[in-house]
Amino acid sequence: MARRNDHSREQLRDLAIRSVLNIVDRDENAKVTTRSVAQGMGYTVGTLYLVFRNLDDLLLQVSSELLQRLYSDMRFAVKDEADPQATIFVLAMCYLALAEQYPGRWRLLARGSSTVGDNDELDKVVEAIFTLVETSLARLAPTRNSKEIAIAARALWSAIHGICVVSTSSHLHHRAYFDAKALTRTLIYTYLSGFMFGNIEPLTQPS
Amino acid sequence: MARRNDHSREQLRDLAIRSVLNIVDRDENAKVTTRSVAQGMGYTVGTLYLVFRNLDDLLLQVSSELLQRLYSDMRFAVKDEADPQATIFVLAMCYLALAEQYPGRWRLLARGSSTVGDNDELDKVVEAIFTLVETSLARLAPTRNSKEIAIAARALWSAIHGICVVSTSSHLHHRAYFDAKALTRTLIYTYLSGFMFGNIEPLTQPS
DNA sequence: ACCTGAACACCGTTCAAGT
DNA sequence: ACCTGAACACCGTTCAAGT
Repeated sequence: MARRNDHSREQLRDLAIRSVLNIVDRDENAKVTTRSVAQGMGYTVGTLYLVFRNLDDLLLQVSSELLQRLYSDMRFAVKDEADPQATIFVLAMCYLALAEQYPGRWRLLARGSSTVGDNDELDKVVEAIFTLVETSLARLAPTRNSKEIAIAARALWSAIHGICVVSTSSHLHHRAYFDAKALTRTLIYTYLSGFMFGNIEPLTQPS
Repeated sequence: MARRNDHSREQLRDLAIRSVLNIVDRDENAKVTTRSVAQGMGYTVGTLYLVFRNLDDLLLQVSSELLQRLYSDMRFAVKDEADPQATIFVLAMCYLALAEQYPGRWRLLARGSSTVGDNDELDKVVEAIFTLVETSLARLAPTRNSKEIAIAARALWSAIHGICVVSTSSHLHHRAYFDAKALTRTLIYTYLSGFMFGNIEPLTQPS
């Protein structure tokens, strides 16, 4: 057999992405394999290479899709009348919820892609998420300039990401008050407290 | 041929670890393979399984070794008379230096081991590093209790780790003031400022 | 007892061959 | 034009066989 034409290229793309999500949802430690993805689609391996450059390209597009959904969740969760501090906390909780409820999907996101550069869809949504954080930070500390806001947003979000990484990965998962939510909570409020009232430079200059 | 007996089990372990470091130092993106490791040792694959349970076990032992060296560097870099803020900054810089100078080794560390639990050597040195941070935090904010100190140390270190992860991985590496050192700097001083003077709880309670 | 290297079951990727 | 499935070069792991 050959030539089925049951699905358009676009439909094949969706089938593949759905198949990947299925695999990691069923078992967060499962290895995503071209053969297993193809089987989940009802096609053979070769077909994947008609739609994607390679496996990394497929996984990158899955990541992009996941981040777009995360961005939607965030937009939905944010209340315009809420104070900026609470808003940033809510944004972080959206991220944590993804890591806790869909650990397999989160590992897909966290996995550093060996390929670099090409995927602008992904870059765009990452930028959009950062803009949400920056908007709240600017409202919180109106006297800070846009460069300080940009740095703070990246530092803070890297930090939240780091908490997810560490708490998801092996070490230090025992002990109630070391869970991701508590760490994120103290991180955000401590950091924001410093951001509002403190000076960004050290009180004592390190050598 | 068989039966060479040139090296003791301990020497084979060292040879294997050295071989792994050689591979990732030569090319940070190189895949560490049982065959390539064995070749670097001057042995064949089978020999690796006399010394290690499997590849993951070997890589875990390499991580443990790297963390022990990092701990030594940190102990050496810390000056007892320095103020706690500067000390924490120095500790973070030791970590950043590893990520920047030996990106391959750092990726080995950051790689979440699929196996869990067994390696206590590794757990012990991680704990020791945290103790260094906790000691400085306790000196910085003597009124905080040990639980608050423990949480702060984990939150802060996860954050620094997150900055390394993000800045090492693809996204957001262009733009001078987004580099890891600047982000770590602002993170630490902002966070510590909040830790000393702020309240750990939100100023406005989030719903 | 120590080490080899062939074997096994997998993997990503390609591509001639079928419809 | 679309899809297959066999082929290729790899991979981690095992183990009978050599010394």
